[in-house]
Amino acid sequence: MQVQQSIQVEPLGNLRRTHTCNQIRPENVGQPVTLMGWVHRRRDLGGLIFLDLRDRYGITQCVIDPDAGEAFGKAERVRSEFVLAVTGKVAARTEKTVNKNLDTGGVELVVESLLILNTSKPLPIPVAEDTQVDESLRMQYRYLDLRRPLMSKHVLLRHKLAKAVRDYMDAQSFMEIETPMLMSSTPEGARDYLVPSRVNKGKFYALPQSPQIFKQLLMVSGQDRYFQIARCFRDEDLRADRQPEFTQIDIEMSFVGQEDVFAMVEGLVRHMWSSVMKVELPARFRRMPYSEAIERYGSDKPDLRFELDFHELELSGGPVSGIVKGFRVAGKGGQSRKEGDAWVEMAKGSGLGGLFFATVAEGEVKSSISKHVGEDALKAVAAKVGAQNGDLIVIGAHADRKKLNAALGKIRLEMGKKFELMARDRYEFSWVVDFPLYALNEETGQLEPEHHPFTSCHPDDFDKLRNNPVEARAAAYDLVLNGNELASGSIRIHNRDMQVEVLSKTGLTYEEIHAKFGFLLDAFEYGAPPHGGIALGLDRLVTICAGVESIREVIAFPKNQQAQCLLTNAPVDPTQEQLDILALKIDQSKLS
RNA sequence: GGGGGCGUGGCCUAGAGGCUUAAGGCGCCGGCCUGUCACGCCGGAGAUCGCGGGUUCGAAUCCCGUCGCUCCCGCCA
Repeated sequence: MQVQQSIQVEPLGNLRRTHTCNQIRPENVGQPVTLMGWVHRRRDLGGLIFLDLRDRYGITQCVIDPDAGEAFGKAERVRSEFVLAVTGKVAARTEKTVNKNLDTGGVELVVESLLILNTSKPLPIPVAEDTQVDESLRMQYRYLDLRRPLMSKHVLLRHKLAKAVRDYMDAQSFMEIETPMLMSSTPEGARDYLVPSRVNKGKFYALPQSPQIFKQLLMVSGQDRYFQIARCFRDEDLRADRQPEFTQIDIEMSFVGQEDVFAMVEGLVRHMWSSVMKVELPARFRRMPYSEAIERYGSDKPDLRFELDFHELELSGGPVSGIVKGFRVAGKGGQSRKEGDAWVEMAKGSGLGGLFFATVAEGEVKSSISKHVGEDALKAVAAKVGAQNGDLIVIGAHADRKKLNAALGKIRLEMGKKFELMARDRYEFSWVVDFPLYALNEETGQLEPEHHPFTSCHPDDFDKLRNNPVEARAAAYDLVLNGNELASGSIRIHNRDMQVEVLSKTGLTYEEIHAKFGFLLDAFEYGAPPHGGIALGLDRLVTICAGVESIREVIAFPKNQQAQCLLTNAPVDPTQEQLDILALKIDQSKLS
C-alpha cells in the first residue's frame, strides 16, 4: 500500500486519445499516437518493458525503452489495471514478434511519454484471465467483471441486437412508444412488485409485468404499429433464465391475423441474425400445433436441433400397460446396464412407472420386455420408430397421457444433452400454434387463461368456447428456439362482449370484471381495431446468441438468486423517515 | 416452501480421520533479466479450512445445526 501511495497520479489536462486500443494497424506505422486505457498485462524484461493497454475496443502492445527516460521510470512502477495515457510512434513488429492473437498484433506503440491517470489496488478478481470465479464475487465487483473482454463482448452484442431491432422496426413503420412503469396492478399470472404512493397514502402502484394493456390501448388510439424495448417486472423465484426484472421486445399491430405477426417477426429475427450474427436464417420458420409439440416431443417448446420424436405404440403385457410411446436414438444401442438404470431412475423421478429399452442388432430386436409383449410386437415397434441396426429404442408407458408426454419429454432432453445432439451454432426456430385458450387449475377446479385473458379464441372454436371451453384453442402462439420460449403472443380480443365472455369463464363476476377491466371494456366500445402482437425475451435471445448458459451473463447488473444486487446491496431496509412519509409499518412478526 | 451441489490464503483448485508444521497454480512483495506477448529465473509474505456445536487420543476430513452461493421442483398469463 505504501508503494501505491508514493505513485504520483497525473491530470488528464488537454491530452486526448487519437485512437482506441484496437485501431492502429500496419498502415499507421510512423504516426504519432496517443492511447488511453487500462494495463491489461505488464511484462518487465528489466531493460525493456511491455505493457498491453486495454480498452473496450481491444488491446495494443506498448514498448517502453530506457531511452524513453521519465516514461521508463513510470512504467517500472505501473501495475495491473492502472489507467494510463501513452504517447509515442507506431512501429511495425519484426516478422518474428508479430502476435497473431491480437487484431493490433502487427504493430506496437513505442512509448515516448506516459501519464499515470490513476492507480489500482491489486484486484479481488482477475480481469486479464478467463478463469472461473465465484459468481457472487463477480457480482460484488461487477465493474471489474465487465472489464473482462468476454463480458465487454456480451454488452456489445446486446447493444447490437437491440439496435438491429430498432433499425428494423423503424424501417417497418413501427414506433417506439414508452408506457408507464407506475401503473395499476392487473391480475395477470405473476406476483406484482408494488410501489407505495406518498401522494395517495396507503395506495400502491404496480410495476408492469408487461405493457400488455397499454399496447392494446395504443392500438385503440390508432397508433397502428407499436414496439418498445420494455422493462418488465415479475416477483417470482429466479432461475438461470429468469430475473425479477427483464427486458422484452414488445410488439403490437392493428388489422392483422396470426400469419402477419409471424411474417413480421420472422423478418425481424432474420435481420437480427443476419446483421449481428452473420447467419442467414430460412425465409419461413416451421409451424407446429401445440398438440403435436406435446405428443411428439413432450414439450410446448421442443428443441428441434435433434429428432428423438415419439411414436405411439401398440404394446402391452407384463409391466407395460396404459398408453405406450417410444422413440429411437440412432446408434446408441450399446448402452450399459448402469446407464440404462440411471435413465430408469430419472423416469421414476418424473412420474413414470417404468422405462424400457430395446436394441436392434443384426435385424434382431432385443429387450428385457420381449417375453411380456412378444417378439413380433417388438419388431413392429422397431419398424414404427424407424430403428436400424445399432439403434436404441426408448419406451415409456403410463395411464395418463399428459404425464407420459412430460416424462418422456424430460428424458428426450437429457438424452439430447448426454449424446451431444444440441449443436451450439444451430438455430432451429419454430412457431408453436393453437395453444389451448384455458388451462384447468386442478387445485381450484377453475379455468385460467393459458396465455392471458386478452387472447382471442381460435376462429374455428367459438362453439367450443361456449359449450366446452377447456377444449377451445386460442389464437395464441409461441416462437421457440432450440428449446427456449423466445417469444409469446396472440391475436387479441377487440370486442367488449367477447372480452366479458372470456373473462367470465375464469370465474370472475361481472362486478369484478368491470372493476378491474372497465377501462379496457370501455375502450373497446369506441372503435377498437382488430389487433394482435407478441413479445420477445431480449435477455434469453442475447443469451442464446452469446452461447452462454445464464441470462446473468448478458445483463450488465443482474440480481442473484435471492433477487439481491450484490453490488449496491439492494434491497435495503427503509429508514423510519421513509416509512413515516408513506404511512407504512413493517410487521416484524412476519419477518422470518 | 422443498430437493441436489458447492464453501480451503486476494483468485482457482488439491487434500476426505494421523503422511499436514494444510499442497499446487495465478495474483501480490523483493531481486535478476533489452523482444516479451499466460515472458522467464531466484527468493518471500499471505489460510482462525464459511460459522457454531458434537464424536474422537487426534477433525479441513465424520455427525448435527446454521449461514452464504448455485442448480432444479413448486411458482413464472
